Amino acid sequence: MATAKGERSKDAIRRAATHLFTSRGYVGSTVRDIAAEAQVDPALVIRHFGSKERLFIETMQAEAGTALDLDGPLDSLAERLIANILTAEPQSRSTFLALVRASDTGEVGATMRVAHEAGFVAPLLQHLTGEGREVRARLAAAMIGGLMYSLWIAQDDALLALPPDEIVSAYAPALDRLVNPSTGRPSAVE
Amino acid sequence: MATAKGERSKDAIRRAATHLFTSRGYVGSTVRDIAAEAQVDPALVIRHFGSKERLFIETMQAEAGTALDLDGPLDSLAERLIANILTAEPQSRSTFLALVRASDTGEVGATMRVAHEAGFVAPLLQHLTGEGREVRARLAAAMIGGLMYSLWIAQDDALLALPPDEIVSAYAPALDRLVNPSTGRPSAVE
DNA sequence: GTCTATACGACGATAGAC
DNA sequence: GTCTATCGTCGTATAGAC
Repeated sequence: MATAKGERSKDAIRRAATHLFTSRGYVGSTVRDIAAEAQVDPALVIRHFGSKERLFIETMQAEAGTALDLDGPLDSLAERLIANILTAEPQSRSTFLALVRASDTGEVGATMRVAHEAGFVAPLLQHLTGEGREVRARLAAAMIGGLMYSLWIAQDDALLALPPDEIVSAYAPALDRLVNPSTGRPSAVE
Repeated sequence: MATAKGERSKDAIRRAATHLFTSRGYVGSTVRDIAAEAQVDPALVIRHFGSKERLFIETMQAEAGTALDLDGPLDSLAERLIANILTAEPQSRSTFLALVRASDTGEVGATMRVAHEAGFVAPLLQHLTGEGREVRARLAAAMIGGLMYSLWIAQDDALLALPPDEIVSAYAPALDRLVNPSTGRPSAVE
């Protein structure tokens, strides 16, 4: 284990960076704070990761790695998709927020775009069929993005106070028009 | 005109701040840059506006002041709402982006929440009727937010390359389920 | 090969002279 | 009302100790 010590420092930095970036955001977390929490010299952070931005991208990519699992009946896909957001882990929420807010910093925007494509658009594209499935998948991803925007960025208090079921039953019929456009009313989601 | 010179400086700072904040964002615009463009001393910027953050909030509030005008037949409200986003002024787009990205800085988040409520939720609440109109208005605002998110933040290239008409005709039926939930299919928007 | 010490330029903000 | 000087902190680079 020639690099055991170095790797241990790197891991400690990664852990501290993940914690601080998700809880205080990119601008709110300083290299010195991260180094202090990892019990390491501030210069080591730059030495190991090149820059604060690269450390941010590396840790956020690791956090945003898991794509949606949409397997199951197409009839209830809209409901499951919405429930996924409403019951999302605080960590996923914080990662999304940190990426969005830093998306005008260097290459962070490109990273976020890839995460959106791989995490939302691609899984939807894989399940949707029929006419205009590509546009419908991308607009369905937009609807999910809109839910995250309203709940997590705009923090619509009236929506946040609602039981998840009510949001699902109100939003799913609209989303279902993109997921199952050919199904006549009444459909499975209402 | 005792304060003529001071007001002229303040206006010049406001103009420069609006230009820089919308084109380079909050973190990307320095007090020194703003002062240089306004041809005043950097210390004057803080002296007149208290802090960079307060200058940001004041200028962004002025830019985000105009709410949506949704007057017209309810049948085509969804279409007009979407078209509003697709043909939005670059200035509106940049203001939205700057506010979202700085929404974890001090009181900016609260400012953005008020702008969302006044600019999107309130106009929708005013026009929607029927059962669950409050929740439906807020979720319709979420759908609009999702469109802005996908086009402007995630920058979905496939959507951006599409003619506006195609996005309207694909997204409007879904949005219409929140705006006109009781209308049977086929409706005016398809 | 790891790490520490130190330093540099730019940042937001302040105090006080004019 | 305006400017000069300066403060503490930021991200980052490098020289050199272990």
